[in-house]
Amino acid sequence: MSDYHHGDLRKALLEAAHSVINEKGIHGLSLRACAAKAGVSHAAPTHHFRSLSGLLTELAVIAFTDFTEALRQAYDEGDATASLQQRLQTAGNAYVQFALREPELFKLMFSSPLPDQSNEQLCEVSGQAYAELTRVVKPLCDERGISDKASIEQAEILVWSTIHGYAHLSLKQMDVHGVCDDMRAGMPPMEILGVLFEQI
Amino acid sequence: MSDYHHGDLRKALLEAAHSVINEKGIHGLSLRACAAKAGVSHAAPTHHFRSLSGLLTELAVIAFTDFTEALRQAYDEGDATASLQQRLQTAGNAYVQFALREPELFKLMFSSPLPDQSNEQLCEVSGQAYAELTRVVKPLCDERGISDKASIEQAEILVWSTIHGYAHLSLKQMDVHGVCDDMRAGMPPMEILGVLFEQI
DNA sequence: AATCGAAACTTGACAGTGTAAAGTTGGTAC
DNA sequence: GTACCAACTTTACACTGTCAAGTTTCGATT
Repeated sequence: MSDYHHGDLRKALLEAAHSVINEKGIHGLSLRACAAKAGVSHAAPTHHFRSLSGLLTELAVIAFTDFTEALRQAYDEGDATASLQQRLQTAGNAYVQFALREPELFKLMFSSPLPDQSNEQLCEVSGQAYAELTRVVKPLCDERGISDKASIEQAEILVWSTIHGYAHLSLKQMDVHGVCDDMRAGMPPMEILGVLFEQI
Repeated sequence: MSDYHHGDLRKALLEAAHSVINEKGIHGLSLRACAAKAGVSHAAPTHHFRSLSGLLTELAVIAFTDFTEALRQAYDEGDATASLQQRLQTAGNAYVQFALREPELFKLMFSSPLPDQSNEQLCEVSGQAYAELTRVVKPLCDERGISDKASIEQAEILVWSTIHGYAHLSLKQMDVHGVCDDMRAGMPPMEILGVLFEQI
């Protein structure tokens, strides 16, 4: 059997990368380790992705896509009759739970210098993730008669800051003390998120 | 003149590291580059810090110390007659401004895998930074009659999440679009922070 | 004051890394 | 069937962290 023409090496390498960062963290990843895991020569990845940064950029794109889908699903398949506050809380929970379920991907997406932040595709999908969050904010603004663009944007930023900050904090807690069920259960900021709007 | 016994190589290396990460980012740092910048041989840093992680752990400790001091100063030297909401806002601004003034140190402190998170000294100083933030939250809780420990902790987490999330978002905005005066001026979440307490 | 030991730093070495260039293979379109 | 081209390998180089062993210098002890 030929050693050339792997089949779908691109996909295999991305999966290998995902697997490696889950085991050793983003910093423990190397192109050569991915290549070895996929059973190809050490320079094969360079042909598909231009560099390590290229590989991780593409992995981040996939991660953002999954992330956006998780947020979308939580919103669309959630109880549509629930209050807007509760729906916001549900979205926030989905956000944090993704971070806890895929900690390394989450770090890759939001706090790794390796992906190319100016990559067009990456900007696109990270924008979509943000847009998904704002889907929940918009009706809340409507409900409260907030209609000018600047105020809506402030509300979006406020919500994103709180949710993301909490996800980050939960992740750090998990890194230090292992799995952290306390926070998974508690989620205080999520409960308060809806209330937040009462005063904007 | 002797090439041995530099004087205070430890300090010189830490300053070199700080300077290098400001120029090339944390990922662009290497022990050997620090050594070269300090004018010593490539293996000299290993003698003072056990590893790259050791150096960056110590730099993170210094950064957290400065950070805590900046928060403390904003609180203690701020207008003591201002409302508690305003004082909270001031603290939040100090938090974000540190992130914008020292972006690489901030990333080192909060989103780099390189420092040793289990290092005793690092845990100590990062705890102190958190404690500095809670100094502002406590009186707000008192004012609102929140006295049980769990509720106070929830308030702390909420405040930290919002402020830190906003700092993170500002930093990303700056990385992508250069210096971002909009956010430096706007700070919407800071204005809302005090108001938040009205509904806890 | 001479000496001895330890601390500070250098030199040398090794395995591992990203990545560029050139060579090899195998499918595919004509 | 042949020519081409994409997929992959091989080779090579500069760079990295880190260990081990050597050299220098300071400071304390006698």
